[in-house]
Amino acid sequence: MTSEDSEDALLDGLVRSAFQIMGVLTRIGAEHDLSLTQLRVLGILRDRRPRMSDLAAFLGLDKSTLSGLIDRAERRGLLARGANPDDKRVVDVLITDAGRELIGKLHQEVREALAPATGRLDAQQRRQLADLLEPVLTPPLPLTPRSTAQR
Amino acid sequence: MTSEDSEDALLDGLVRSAFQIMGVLTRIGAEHDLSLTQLRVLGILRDRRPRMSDLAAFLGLDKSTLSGLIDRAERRGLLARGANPDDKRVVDVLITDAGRELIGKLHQEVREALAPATGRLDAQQRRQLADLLEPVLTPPLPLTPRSTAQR
DNA sequence: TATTGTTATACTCTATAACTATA
DNA sequence: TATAGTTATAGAGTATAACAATA
Repeated sequence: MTSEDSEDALLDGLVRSAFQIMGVLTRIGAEHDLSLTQLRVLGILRDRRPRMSDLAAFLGLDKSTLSGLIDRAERRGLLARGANPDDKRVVDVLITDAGRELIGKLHQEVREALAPATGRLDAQQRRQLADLLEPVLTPPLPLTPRSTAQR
Repeated sequence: MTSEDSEDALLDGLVRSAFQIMGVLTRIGAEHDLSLTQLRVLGILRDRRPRMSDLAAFLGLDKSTLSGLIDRAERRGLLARGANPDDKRVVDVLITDAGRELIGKLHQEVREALAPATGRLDAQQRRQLADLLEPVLTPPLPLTPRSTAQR
């Protein structure tokens, strides 16, 4: 059945590309002593200030795991814990200037590392690929969920 | 510049889809006490019998890391170490029947878990997406490199 | 001497369980 | 009571360095 074939071919391509992308992110992160998860957290924090529990849920991690992760990154000055004015139990996570600078640099390195691969498509094909990917993607963590205030 | 824009949009989509796919693989692996890397190894071993060093290099892992990984999977009976007739230093890695059965089941689970996402495209779009992905992908480990004998 | 793989060691990532503080 | 987060603990994943066997 051609519908199943297309499903399998796509699955294979998505999985292979995922491992390829993860390999690049892991390597570049490691060159700066950042785990894949820490790299991801910094990327998320660029335009968000989530609470610990929301961030843990989005990452699919236990809250205790996130505590340690945030500890280590905070010790390095890449991010900080902040009080939440509405609920004293809550801890917000925010990026520091140093963290922002680092993730900006790494983003550029990732772009350069993947340029040979993405460059095998022309601009129109890249746009088409991005467009086809869009419906497949899970929505990201909402931007600055604090300002949407609904808790 | 529109060429840079398409590059950035594609990068974002690829990275997001990578995390999404990895999340699914990690979750389904964990439900069967398999790490992401072990899942990947079983997938690779389905139609290959690589030596330790080639497998480590392909995975981007140190050989010592792979030793431990293979140890744990071997203890569970999912794969085995085999002698290499051409070079007594070399250890080949091969999947067992139990490992093959397990990875087959997980493959099916992954397919089902991602069906809602990939199903948001019709068959033609899925084929198109897979085709556009192809040039971006790194070549996989060669099939049964032992039979291609060139060492 | 160089290569292949294993072992010893150490640190990070991860989850579970028990705990504290706040709601 | 329930929720948010931390800490203690333990296992897996990872790399580095030292090692044994083979080439």
